[in-house]
Amino acid sequence: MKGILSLITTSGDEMVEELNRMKSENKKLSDVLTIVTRNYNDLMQTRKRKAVDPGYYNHSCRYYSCCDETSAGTLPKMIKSNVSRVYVRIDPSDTSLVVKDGYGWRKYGQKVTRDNPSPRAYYKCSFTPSLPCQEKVQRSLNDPSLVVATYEGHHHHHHPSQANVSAVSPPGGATGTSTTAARITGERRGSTESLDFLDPLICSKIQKAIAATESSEMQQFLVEKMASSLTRNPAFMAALATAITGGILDEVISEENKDVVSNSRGFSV
DNA sequence: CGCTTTTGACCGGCGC
DNA sequence: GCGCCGGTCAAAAGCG
Repeated sequence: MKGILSLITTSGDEMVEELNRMKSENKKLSDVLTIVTRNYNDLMQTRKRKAVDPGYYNHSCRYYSCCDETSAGTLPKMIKSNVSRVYVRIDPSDTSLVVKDGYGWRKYGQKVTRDNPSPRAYYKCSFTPSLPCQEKVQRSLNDPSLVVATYEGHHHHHHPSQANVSAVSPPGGATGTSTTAARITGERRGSTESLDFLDPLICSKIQKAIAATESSEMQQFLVEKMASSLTRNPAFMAALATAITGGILDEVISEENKDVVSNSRGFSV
């Protein structure tokens, strides 16, 4: 279904349109997610250049257990293994592109990228400039009140991997200063594991499992796994946010899956 | 004075 | 080979 691809790759409006169509066709949530997952993998196969952006893979050892050697070996060589993404709510009128996470960052560049009218700022660690740790900050395409901070390197990875921690503690035990930071990753409380949808084997197993069961518990489990992995894609997250804001999913997602919805909505805290 | 920010130039990867 | 694009460099300016 080509249209589903637009849920991931294009604007929120298109996603709303597509979801409306699927809703009118009385498609089940499992069907929707199966299709989205399949096309998400197709997307990753075809968008070679975009895939160079670590964010599209977002292999975060800090938040997700997906950095094993096996999967890393199948990915393009430029993919960095330690990448995490943090979404921070800011004042929409604030154009500083600064994420107050308690660390010292030195800005070394700013660039306007093609996919987003707002500039992207590049930071290196000001304490240990020689270490390969860096931060990229860019305003969210769909939500001007959100900025996306992408961390690369090993700087922060000793921090505990706790879900829904809004502020991180800097090295040396100083207190983090970000009181507005809001984690919007797809984690569920108490669970940091997720499946790698880039792995065809895992994807295949999930789809078979969906086909094999209509159990609400199983569906909830699978849906959570999908949400966790899919929400690592910023384009998908942006489109999903738009759709959810419009209430499209309310009638699609059953009562048992409210956890997933709240996860997806959690980023707007 | 030292550090940070700004910003245009430059570089390298990738697609055509 | 060429052009596009994201990422980085580095000189100048800003700031405490």
